[in-house]
Amino acid sequence: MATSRKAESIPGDDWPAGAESTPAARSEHVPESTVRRLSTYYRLLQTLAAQSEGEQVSSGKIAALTGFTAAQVRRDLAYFGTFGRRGVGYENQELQRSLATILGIDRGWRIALVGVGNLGQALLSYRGFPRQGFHVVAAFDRDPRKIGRKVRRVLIRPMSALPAAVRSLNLQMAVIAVPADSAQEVAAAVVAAGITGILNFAPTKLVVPEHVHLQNVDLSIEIEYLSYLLTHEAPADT
Amino acid sequence: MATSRKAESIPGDDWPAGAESTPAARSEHVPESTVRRLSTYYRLLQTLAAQSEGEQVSSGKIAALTGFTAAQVRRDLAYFGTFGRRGVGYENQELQRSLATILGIDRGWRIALVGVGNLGQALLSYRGFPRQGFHVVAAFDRDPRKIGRKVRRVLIRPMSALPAAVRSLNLQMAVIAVPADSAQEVAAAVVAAGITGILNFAPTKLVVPEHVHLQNVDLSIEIEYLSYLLTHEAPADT
DNA sequence: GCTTGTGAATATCTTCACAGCC
DNA sequence: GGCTGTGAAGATATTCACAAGC
Repeated sequence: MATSRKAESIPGDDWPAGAESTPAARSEHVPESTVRRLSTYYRLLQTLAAQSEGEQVSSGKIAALTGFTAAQVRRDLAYFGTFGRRGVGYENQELQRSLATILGIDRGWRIALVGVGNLGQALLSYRGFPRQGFHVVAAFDRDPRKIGRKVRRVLIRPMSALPAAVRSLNLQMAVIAVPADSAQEVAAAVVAAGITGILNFAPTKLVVPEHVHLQNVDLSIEIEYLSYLLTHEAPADT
Repeated sequence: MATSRKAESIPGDDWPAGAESTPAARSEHVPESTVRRLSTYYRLLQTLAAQSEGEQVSSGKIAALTGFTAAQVRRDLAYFGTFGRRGVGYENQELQRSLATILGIDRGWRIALVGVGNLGQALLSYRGFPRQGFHVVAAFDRDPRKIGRKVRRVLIRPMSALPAAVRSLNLQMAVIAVPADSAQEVAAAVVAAGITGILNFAPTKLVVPEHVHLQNVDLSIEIEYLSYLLTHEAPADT
């Protein structure tokens, strides 16, 4: 079921000998929740650096400020290598660089937005994306009235322009923000154009080939989970 | 950390005798992932019903259409009771009602939106919310130029109007869509006004009292996870 | 014959606790 | 003395596999 994987660990082949200082690899499977926490650590380090507090940080400090535990912080990092000095902690800039490499945000990603409705426009304007190296450089919509307009300096193109744009603009990811009924069709087009990473905001299950990475953000699920918490877990807890 | 809970299961006290047909309770702890999948099942049932296919559904069918497994579907439901008939399956409308009760969306939730920027406006217009019973009935912003305007029939009010509005409009949840720097302050105001459920879109860790339920949607984390997948898990897999 | 509901087995993730190093 | 990195233990979640029931 989609999440087949096989770990495939030939004993003793887990890690190229001597490569222990290269962050961002290590073949063992890394839990999704670990990767998401790494994003949180990364942003915290950015914030601390901006306040020029915390040139030196400890797992305990990261834990206190993010709401996780110190053991968890260390375990999460351990999947990728060894980044700190015992008795001392981690050097902020250095750990930031390592995390950026691990997360793959040490380059800049070039992104296509498909669907320039309310949500699409908000995503085009979202400051958090460029701040972390995600650049929406092209937008697509099927509404002829929107074609040719610009939103936030980004030209809105017809869907037919997608394949050529993927090549000429070197687009690497797509953000899908169209209604649920057209999302599968859009996904197919995006995949056909050669894109292998999709962030989908449409509330529907998309079917994509195995080699395409798909991440869903479903606002209804989020708010329904909150509804569940309020309904059950009485008045307490996260 | 924050997720302290203690299960507190007095043996033999797990479930009030004879209440086995009441959906939506059962005291055992339910995994977050289970609840999120229930939302997905629920929406699938709605879709099938609208197509007037699937008056009768099986765990296998739900699994095939959502991408989970049949065993998982049955296990997820089992946390809350017993909803199907052996050899037959589940009756769509009946299961839908049960899921709605479990998720707490069989009522209508009245919601405050705080922060009417790009994202806030998109959320005000998001069709998926009212479709599932989530009604944004009041909006708040600190920008005086926005006060008094209406977006999608919803009046934008000053932050100072929040406490009174919570009472007079019976607001039960807040959606926070303000910049990271003001999010904590807004959260405090929202909590002070008596709201106990928060859906937070600001990319920062909010500290709230134990009795307040907080759910975060962090777009940067989502796209960074996609970046991670593209960078590592080579060309394959979910 | 087909599908649910569920103990038991497995796999996965988190926490503990401490040796190793600064 | 303090903090990391990590085996081992513990807790949680998923999957298997089958008895029970239509």
